[in-house]
Formats: sequence, structure tokens, C-alpha cells
Amino acid sequence: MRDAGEMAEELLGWYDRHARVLPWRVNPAQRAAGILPDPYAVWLSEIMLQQTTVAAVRDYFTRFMALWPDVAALAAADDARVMGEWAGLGYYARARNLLKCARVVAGELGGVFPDSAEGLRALPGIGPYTAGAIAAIAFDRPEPVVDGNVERVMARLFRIETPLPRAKPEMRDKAAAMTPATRPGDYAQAVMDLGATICTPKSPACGICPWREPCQARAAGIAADLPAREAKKPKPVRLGIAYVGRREDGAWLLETRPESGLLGGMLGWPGGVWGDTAEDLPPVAANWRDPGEEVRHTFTHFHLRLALRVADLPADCRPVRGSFVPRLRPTDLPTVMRKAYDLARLSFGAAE
DNA sequence: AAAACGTGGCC
DNA sequence: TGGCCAAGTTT
Repeated sequence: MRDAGEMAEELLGWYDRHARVLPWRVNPAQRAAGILPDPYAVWLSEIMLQQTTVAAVRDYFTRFMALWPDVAALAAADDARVMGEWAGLGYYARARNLLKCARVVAGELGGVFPDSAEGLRALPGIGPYTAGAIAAIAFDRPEPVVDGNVERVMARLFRIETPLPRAKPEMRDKAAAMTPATRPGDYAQAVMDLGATICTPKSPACGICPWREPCQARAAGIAADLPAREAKKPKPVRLGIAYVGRREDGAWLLETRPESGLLGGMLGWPGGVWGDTAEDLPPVAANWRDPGEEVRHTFTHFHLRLALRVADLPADCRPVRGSFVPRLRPTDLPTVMRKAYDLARLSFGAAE
């Protein structure tokens, strides 16, 4: 096996030719000229990219940067507006922590992001991966950056057959040993690009991989089978009900969900806790009708079957729960609530 | 330390 | 079509 420094060189050479062009990125030539990316943009992109694909993030990132071009602007933003803009991207605790973090940086750190992994790690929403990534990418610090891509690449390169998550420490050690002292920002992005474009989860393109020769899994013909994972638990089914009410003037009856927990801080239709039964009292007395079709939605850890009730509400109605949103932007709803909205709207259309 | 926490694309 | 998976963090 060749040494780590030599392999890093080969990967960086590949990256110089094949680096993906992304809106939050500085390309290798710019970086070579001493240009570093805006830490705010790097931070925003890294939070959005947690457990989320580049394709899903791209438009959200562009929109956030246009609305809130710097950390001071974001810190001053209205919470509900930010949550609405995040709607659809998932893992909403990220958006809540995004605001907390922006306010700490803008309010206590003079608007300047810490330039060390340790300093970054102390901020809300920034864990070990994100701290290393921002330190490496925005400040060219030689920090190990270990995400799912890197774990997959290391599992294959070193033929680590221990299943995840048990193998995490071993993969982290291998990744740290491979991290070069030179061009750390480019290297961090290079390994992730390799994982995203060549060393992909299914049918990796080993034939054109810059690390094809030292790769032990490829030599053994088992690259596509790694990394191994522990068996997953089956997802239970939960039931729920959603009351989609529309007032005469077009306002919709919604409530803001509690800050913590599932869909925390997001808009949602009134309806009880999701569980073994779908029963809940309506938020206001009305002629609630059953559109006959339910919403099916799968979260990380359960399947949801959401029954719907829809009603036209009079101008003077006084709901016991929720409040009327005059000009609802459906895009402000998390996806499961958006599905309920779409179905309910069909039902209103049919009634008109 | 295991469980909670979203969503969309892919096969 | 249903399970797998993605630039993880928090509690």
C-alpha cells in the first residue's frame, strides 16, 4: 500500500480536474490563489446538507442567501419566516438551531464565526462533522472531516467489514490518518466528491476511481457490499387525523406546533397526537366531512396514516385551537401537512 | 447510548 | 412499491 500522503496527492489531482461546481464553493484554482469561501455560506450549506442531498439543498441555499445574505440579517429574521422557508427540507431542529446559532454569532461573537473546529463545535446545531467541515473548508484548517461519504470510502479502501454504526471509530481513525496537512479544505471536499460521484452507495464506478489501485474492497470484488450496516428495526404504523378548515375569506385554520419534537416550530393542521388511534375533537364546531382519502407519509421512524376532515368555516367562527392564516403559502407547510392541504383542496374544489 | 428527527430519489 | 440512503445532531 502506498502512503497516505501520496494517496492524498492523487485524490487532489483528481479533484483539480473533477471538482463539482456548487453555489457555496470556491473552486481549487481560486483556493490556490488564496481565496477562501464566505464562512457564513459554508456554515449555511453544511447545516442544510446534514443528511440531505445536494440536489435537495441547492435551491434552498440560493433562496436563503438571497433573503438573508449574512449572519446579521439571518439573526434579525422573523422565526416563522425562516421556518417557512425551511419547510420541505426536513429535520426542522436544524432550522431552529440555525437561528439560535446565527443569534449567538451576531450577538456575542461580533458577527464573526469561530475559525477553529473547537470553537465551532460549541455552537447550536454544529456537531463534530460540521465543525470539522467548516474549519477545513472555510478556514483551511487540517481537521478530519468524517461524514457518510467518507465512512463509505474508508470502509471500501480498507475493507472494513464491521457493520455501522459499530465501525465508526475505526473509520474515523482511518479517515484521520489519511487527512493531509496541505490543502485541507480541498481534500475535505475531494473525499466527499469522490463518495458522491464515484464511490457511490450502489454500483460504484471503480474503473475510473483515483484510488482504484489501493482499494482493498475493489480487489476483493466486494466494494458495492460495503459499508455493512446493522439490521434496521421495522417501522410501526401510527394513525392520526387532520382538520383542514377554510374560512369564507380564504384564511386557513392552522396551529404552530410546539418548539420541540416532530415538526417542531412548524405550521400544521389541528389534530391530536399520532398513535394507535386517530381520534381527536375538532378545533371548532362545523360540518366536518371526510374526503374519503387519507394521507400516507413515512417519517424516519414510523409510517403515518393521516385521516382528513375538511370544512368550510363561517367568518365569525371562534376555534378553540389554532388560528387563521390569511394568505397561506402552501410552501410554508412541512411536506406531510402540504400533502393534507393538497388532498383537502381537491375536496373543496369538488364541493364548489 | 439508543432513539428521535424529514424528505425525495432511486431501483 | 417499499426499503434504502443522503455533507448528522441532540437528548
